[in-house]
Amino acid sequence: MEKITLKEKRVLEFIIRRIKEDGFPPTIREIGRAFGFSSTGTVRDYLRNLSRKGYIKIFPSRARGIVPLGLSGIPVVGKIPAGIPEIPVEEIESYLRIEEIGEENVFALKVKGESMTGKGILPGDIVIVRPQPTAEDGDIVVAVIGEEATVKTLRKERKNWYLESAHPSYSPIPLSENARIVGKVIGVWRDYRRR
Amino acid sequence: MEKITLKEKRVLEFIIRRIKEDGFPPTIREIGRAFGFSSTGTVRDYLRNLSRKGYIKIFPSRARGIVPLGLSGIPVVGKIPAGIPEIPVEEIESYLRIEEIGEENVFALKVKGESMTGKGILPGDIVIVRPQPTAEDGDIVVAVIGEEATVKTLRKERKNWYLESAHPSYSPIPLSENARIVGKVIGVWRDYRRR
DNA sequence: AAATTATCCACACAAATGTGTGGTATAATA
DNA sequence: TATTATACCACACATTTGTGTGGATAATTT
Repeated sequence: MEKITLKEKRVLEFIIRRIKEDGFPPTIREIGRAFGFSSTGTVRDYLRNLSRKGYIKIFPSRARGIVPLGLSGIPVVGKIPAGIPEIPVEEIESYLRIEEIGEENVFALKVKGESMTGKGILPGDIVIVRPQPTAEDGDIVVAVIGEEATVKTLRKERKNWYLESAHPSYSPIPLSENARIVGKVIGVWRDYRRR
Repeated sequence: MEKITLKEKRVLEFIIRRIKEDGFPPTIREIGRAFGFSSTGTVRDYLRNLSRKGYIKIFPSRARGIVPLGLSGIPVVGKIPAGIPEIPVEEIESYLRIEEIGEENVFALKVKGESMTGKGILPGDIVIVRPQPTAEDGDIVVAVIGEEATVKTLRKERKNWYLESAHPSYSPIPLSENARIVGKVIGVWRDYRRR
């Protein structure tokens, strides 16, 4: 990604903030007002440069047609920047956008119990689940056993399928009418602030 | 929430889809074109009704000033719904919106190495970090030791502070000039699809 | 020294856009 | 039966908004 100047960065950050707060991008004049630019041409020059350097996409002739690329979300950095909290844009590898998991009907579930602690899924974690009736060997799945929903690892052994806990004190449960797969775990979210 | 008609729902879904795909809301005429409405008044009536019923917010006189309200994100369910993928609204406890962690300057970092596996943070996980120079006993922190960034547990023992690994083969490192805290880990995200 | 880049300005213009006014027809509701 | 809600239309108008033209100054790079 080509280097941007400090002022260009400020403009970019303003655009991102406005999208986050308002729900839609600012106009050229709104940007100008925010920075004290009396000319629309000034702002247009900034947008052109940001576009040329690959930081935004401009939809010509469309009101508010400014879209930050690799848009908002949480910046994932490669190296720890020296001057935190000022994260240089060059250090940003990507943006984490969990909500925009491009899949339909995904839902989340809070994990109870220690059955998957050995696999790094702790009680209180939230698992993101893609509903599906089957999965592959080794997949982490949500299964309903009797009445209860649990997170297990799916295992195949000599043509038989088992739901396996990471905890040694639980024994594998064969798939059956009363032990069926609800969906595959595609992600895990843990929030240390709510603990 | 007041009931919406089927056609109103279609218009609302179109707006949401356009924001997701383009990055900004459609104009009145763009909505009209998509539905074959030849009059802007028709679309405006739809928007007014959607606004009155609480499904969108309209910013008067502002181009593309249409913002869908209400709940977005990944639905967190209490019980596993019987009829997946149709999740009944009653079962939804909350909505997971990680991007909107209401904190400034939060960044993310990919975890390398096994040093925190024992605490449920695996290699490849992405930790969400709030930049801060200190933390409390027991907090999981990102620290820079020499040149390298690592995830550690902060420990206090007899007035001395240590950076502790969950892995037994690493020994605790005292806080110093060359081993300092960068920030506190407030969350962890793991994506099983990218493995 | 010359060219380029960064950082601004003023102003005009056409197109995009939200809004207002005033309709019609049908179905549901009170 | 009267009223309200749904579901559209046409058209004019004022603002909003992106774009174009033609600058200026200072710093940086070639």
